[in-house]
Amino acid sequence: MSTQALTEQASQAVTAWTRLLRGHASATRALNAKLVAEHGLTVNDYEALRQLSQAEDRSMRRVDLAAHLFLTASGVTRLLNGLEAAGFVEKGVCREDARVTYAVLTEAGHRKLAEASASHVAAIRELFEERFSTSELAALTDLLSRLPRVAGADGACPPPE
Amino acid sequence: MSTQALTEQASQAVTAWTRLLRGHASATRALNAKLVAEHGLTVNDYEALRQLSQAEDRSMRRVDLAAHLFLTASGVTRLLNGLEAAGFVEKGVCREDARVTYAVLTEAGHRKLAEASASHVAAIRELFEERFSTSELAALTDLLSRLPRVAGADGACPPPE
DNA sequence: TAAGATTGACTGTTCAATCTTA
DNA sequence: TAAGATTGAACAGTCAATCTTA
Repeated sequence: MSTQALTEQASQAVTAWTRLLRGHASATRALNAKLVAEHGLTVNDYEALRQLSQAEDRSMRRVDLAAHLFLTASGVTRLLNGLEAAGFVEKGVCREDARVTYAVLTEAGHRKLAEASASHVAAIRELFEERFSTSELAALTDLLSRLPRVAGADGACPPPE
Repeated sequence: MSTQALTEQASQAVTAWTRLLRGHASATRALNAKLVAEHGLTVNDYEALRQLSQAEDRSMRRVDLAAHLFLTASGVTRLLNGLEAAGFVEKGVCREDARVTYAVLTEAGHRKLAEASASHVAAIRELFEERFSTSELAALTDLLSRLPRVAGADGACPPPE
């Protein structure tokens, strides 16, 4: 590969990165504003509820939830503080390891997620389907999936609470 | 299109969106930590310097810089407060419209950007080229570029300062 | 020693209000 | 009236320190 090609490749990586920054910023700004206005949830609140709703027993170890959301341990404590105060999430204990605390989606949390999903999913679809065909969506998803993911399996532990 | 296909398309859009969230979070976390540790600049500091360095006269109206970075007016004031305190950016006045303030890259700011770019660009290349071929980088860039961009032309005004 | 969770102090950012100029 | 910039109050998240349990 020539020096010229190397330079092009370098600026290509930088261009991809800045597009990722801008694309994330614009999409997050738009989707978050609507979600907060209509349902009082931030995008991260919503993602936390969604992760929990898809997990077994609708619960996850707090440390695993942090990893999935790319938050620090303290970040997840503070995010969950808000969701617990609203009654959407509860704490659960782990009978095998007293260090572990679970985040458990409540019935109210599940209802809130369903309620918010109607308009939030519509907003996501509008934003993405307006710009991408079905095959392009698949390509975009595939490419983005190659960026670093959560490491390691989630800690197992018998049903909490 | 069948209901099933519609559902698939819907979840495809949602999947693309969550991958964008995760991909951004993981890449930003890694690149930001390194940039802060090595050069004392956040990713947004760096992007502000880079935008200014590429602008005509190495200067932009603050309001245009805000739009490019997807920050609010107050967000950009505070970001620039830090860069001004460090001597990397200066204020410039607009002789035709006294409401407008420019952000002007200083020589020190230009040197700082060049200095930080060496390792930062290398880190970006490492992260992206490890995962994507040249054509995949181009495809990713193209797809991300379709998400909402900055609106309107940047305000012109004779050279500031 | 280390893992998980929380807390206090701090940073970065937003929103609402204000000021100046157009 | 509106555009651009700044400021005070508030919020979301980080980091470093601490506590409990393994």
